[in-house]
Amino acid sequence: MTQRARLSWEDVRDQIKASILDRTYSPGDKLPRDADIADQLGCARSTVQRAMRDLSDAGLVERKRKGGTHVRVDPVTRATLDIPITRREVEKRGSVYGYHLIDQNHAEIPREVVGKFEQSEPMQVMRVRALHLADHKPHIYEDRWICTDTVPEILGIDLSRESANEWLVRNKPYTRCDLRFYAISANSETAGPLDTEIGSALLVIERTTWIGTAPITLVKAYTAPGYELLTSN
Amino acid sequence: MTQRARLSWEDVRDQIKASILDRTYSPGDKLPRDADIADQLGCARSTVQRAMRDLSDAGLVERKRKGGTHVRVDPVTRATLDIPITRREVEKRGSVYGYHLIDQNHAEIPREVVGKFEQSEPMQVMRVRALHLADHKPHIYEDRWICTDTVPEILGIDLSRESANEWLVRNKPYTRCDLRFYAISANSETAGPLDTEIGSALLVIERTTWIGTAPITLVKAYTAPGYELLTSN
DNA sequence: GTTATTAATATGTAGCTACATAATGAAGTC
DNA sequence: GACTTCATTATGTAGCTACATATTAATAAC
Repeated sequence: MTQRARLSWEDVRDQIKASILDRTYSPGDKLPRDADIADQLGCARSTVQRAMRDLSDAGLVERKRKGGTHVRVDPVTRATLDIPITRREVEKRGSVYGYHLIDQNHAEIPREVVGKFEQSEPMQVMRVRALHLADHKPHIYEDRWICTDTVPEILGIDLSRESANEWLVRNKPYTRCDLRFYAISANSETAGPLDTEIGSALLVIERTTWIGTAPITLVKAYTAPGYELLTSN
Repeated sequence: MTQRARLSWEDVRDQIKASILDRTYSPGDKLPRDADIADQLGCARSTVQRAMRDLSDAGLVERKRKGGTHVRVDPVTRATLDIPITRREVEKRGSVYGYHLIDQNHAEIPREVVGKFEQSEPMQVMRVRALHLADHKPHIYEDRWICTDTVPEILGIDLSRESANEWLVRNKPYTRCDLRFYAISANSETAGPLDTEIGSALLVIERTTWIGTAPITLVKAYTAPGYELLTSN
């Protein structure tokens, strides 16, 4: 039986992908129209479209109306990161999770935080510092600013029992999230809670979230030495 | 005119998303069947499916055949990172790109690299160390292992003119890519090229790529102090 | 009661049609 | 030549049907 069963969009995607990988189509080249590929492979255009959308999402090709489909000239490495709540991340690794509130107060909002919230005027915030533990050892030290104008409910929550991380993610879904990653040397503030020496290199995960344009929170998560962030694949 | 124009799948997605955000459906709740949502909104099931797939991709809901659609209990922060080739990244920031090959040799492959390549037997590799510059200042120091069994062509390339980064990405598309991010303190090897002091905190981007199961390359990209990795949103 | 079989059900996919939309290029106008 | 207008074209989307597939639930068999 040379006649194959009907093609799935994944089959089509893989065939197109293969023809890019084997240089049938090189970076910059134009691929045939969806309809022609469909004819050639003997499937519907909608199937080719589905395949092409996947390749386009993955950053392998670029599509433009009327312009057609081109193999991307400068392929990017596109990676998806899943950042779960810290408790779950620790538990998934098979470790025992622990949490400890360090302090909580209504400090003046620093200009830097106003800027990261993308606001022009200072607003009411609560600052919360806490430590997440894995197997009773420091795992992440978080320094968090919560906008109490946007999330007044947080004022009634006992953050020594439930982490702000967890409460927010369960009770205040965000519409926008900015992430940035960088490295800093542990200073007198961060070295203590993380039980490391001043000067150790720490990976910082900084996250800002909003509902619409209203800022919810900014967290700087200082991870303990040795922490690694992996892609989800 | 109360009768809206026909709904797009994005409209449908936004309506469902809104009803999750406003707690009409809370984490863990089951959403109506696609067909019922379609009836209610007055659109086709395929439109609801398209919307749902998007929400599912974004990590907001979970879908199972027969089981239906549920709002995710533990929402994850899902972020997409685009890592372009270094030259392009530098140029996009409006800086002048520079490249400098430090050395290139056929060193013995360390056990660690064999492991990261997910191989059991050692293989032939070439080690390439190079420096990427932004505005004539050190930007990224890369320490790279290239599997010459998989990519013998690299042996004929003059890597003092074109970076391995660039040549590989243009000539050897990969089928799989692993990324990891972590922080280390600059040591005697890394501090020099990056023109910083020993002990500075450096963000390291480590990338391993394969074609099928054949390893292509492992790079450790040591970024200069102050480097930040941002999500693409 | 436990297990195997079967039916029911919600999502997933393929194929088709029709039309919308964006971008290009050609033709016409000044 | 520079500009506008308009037709052309390839992808994008909505709607429909039919069937595939996974999973649960119900039923029958032991």
